[in-house]
Amino acid sequence: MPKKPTASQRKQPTQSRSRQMVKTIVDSAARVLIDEGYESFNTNRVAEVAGISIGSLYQYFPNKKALIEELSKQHLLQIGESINKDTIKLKHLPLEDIVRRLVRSHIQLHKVEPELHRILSNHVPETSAQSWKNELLIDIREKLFQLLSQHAQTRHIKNLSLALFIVMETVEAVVHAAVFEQTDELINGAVEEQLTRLIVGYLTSS
Amino acid sequence: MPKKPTASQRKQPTQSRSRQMVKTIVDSAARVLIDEGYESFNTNRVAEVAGISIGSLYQYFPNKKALIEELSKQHLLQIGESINKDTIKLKHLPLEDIVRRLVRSHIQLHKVEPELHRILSNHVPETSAQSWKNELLIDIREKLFQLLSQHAQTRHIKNLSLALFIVMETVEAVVHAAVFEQTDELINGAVEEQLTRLIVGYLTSS
DNA sequence: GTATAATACAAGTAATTACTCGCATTCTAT
DNA sequence: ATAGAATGCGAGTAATTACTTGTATTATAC
Repeated sequence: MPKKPTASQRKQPTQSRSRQMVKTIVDSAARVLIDEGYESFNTNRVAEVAGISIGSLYQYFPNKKALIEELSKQHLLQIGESINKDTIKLKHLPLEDIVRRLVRSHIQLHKVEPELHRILSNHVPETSAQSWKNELLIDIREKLFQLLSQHAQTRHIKNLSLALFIVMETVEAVVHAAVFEQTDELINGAVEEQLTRLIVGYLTSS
Repeated sequence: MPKKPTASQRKQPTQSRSRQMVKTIVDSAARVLIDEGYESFNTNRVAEVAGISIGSLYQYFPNKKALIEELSKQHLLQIGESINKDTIKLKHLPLEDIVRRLVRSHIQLHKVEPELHRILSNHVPETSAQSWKNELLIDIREKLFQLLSQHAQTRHIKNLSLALFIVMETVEAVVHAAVFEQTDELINGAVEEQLTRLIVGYLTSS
């Protein structure tokens, strides 16, 4: 629509005033996405909802894309965190317990603001299927690899990387779909149950 | 951007001239999506690529959304068709053969213009997670239900609908991801192999 | 051949929106 | 207290773009 975006980075907030502002902006961005959808998401609206000036927004985010990316990044980091916590607790338990817990955590994470996660997973890749997102994903895959590879039951798997690729895509897709459809099965735990069975079966069979 | 779209339907093409034009428009829409991405997709550009007037486009499509929906519809119908064909050939074969064939067909379908399918699956729901898309999906689920439910090995499954929901989401996601990443595993059939194993294991276990 | 309907055209419009820039305010350090 | 840096403001701009409308062309019916 307008002038080309300046590819450059923006100022880092150093005073607490501005750090607060960045938080407000990001939160409002999420709110706008959730309440008004991706199509109506625009920087002017975000500034308005945040109760700040559009100029201030552009002081910290070089363009619209950067806002969305920040949200996506936060979500991926959150997932990584969750896996870390689970890893500590579960390292020595049977495979089934590990998988069930990972699945449950992932569902839990997506139960808050499911709409946001759906929008993010649909609309972020468009732009930078590149570096940082891939790095975070690889990091997550790495964590899972560590956690699973030391389990005797997975020793027989020729290509654990491929298996992990499939498992990750599967969990992500099913959880997104289930959370989005708000099915009863989600509430009563059937999805958790079935997903766990699906994955454990896959990881332990010939 | 401009005036609000007229929600009404547009003219049905009756002369062969105009039927050809509609085809050209739809094809060009796909081309623009593939070559220039969703963000740059706009009706003026589609008309230009199609070599026709923007006015003509709006004679047959009430708005931009309708163009995308038409493409999405065609894709879902294609999947339905593919399942129908497979059903005829496979009805009486063992479960594993059925699943493998369905998976293979689905991969095959997505190997042509993978980018298009990725964009469609990401950007269509935004608008009408409603009626027609759901109907087509339900129709597909129905076909699969018929095909699988008569197999002795699936008799023990308490909730075949839930199982199908999970299986469909899984296949869709893994195939999209694999096709998009253009992995070697796709080419040498490893993805087909693993997906089949995953699903057959799930459908035949406890 | 002519009237009528169907089809095609494309210049133009109104609205939206990403982003800038010059100025105002508030903080920090000395 | 004051300079200078950091932060904040928001009217304005340039570009994009979905869609309309009046007119021109082509097909069909009689």
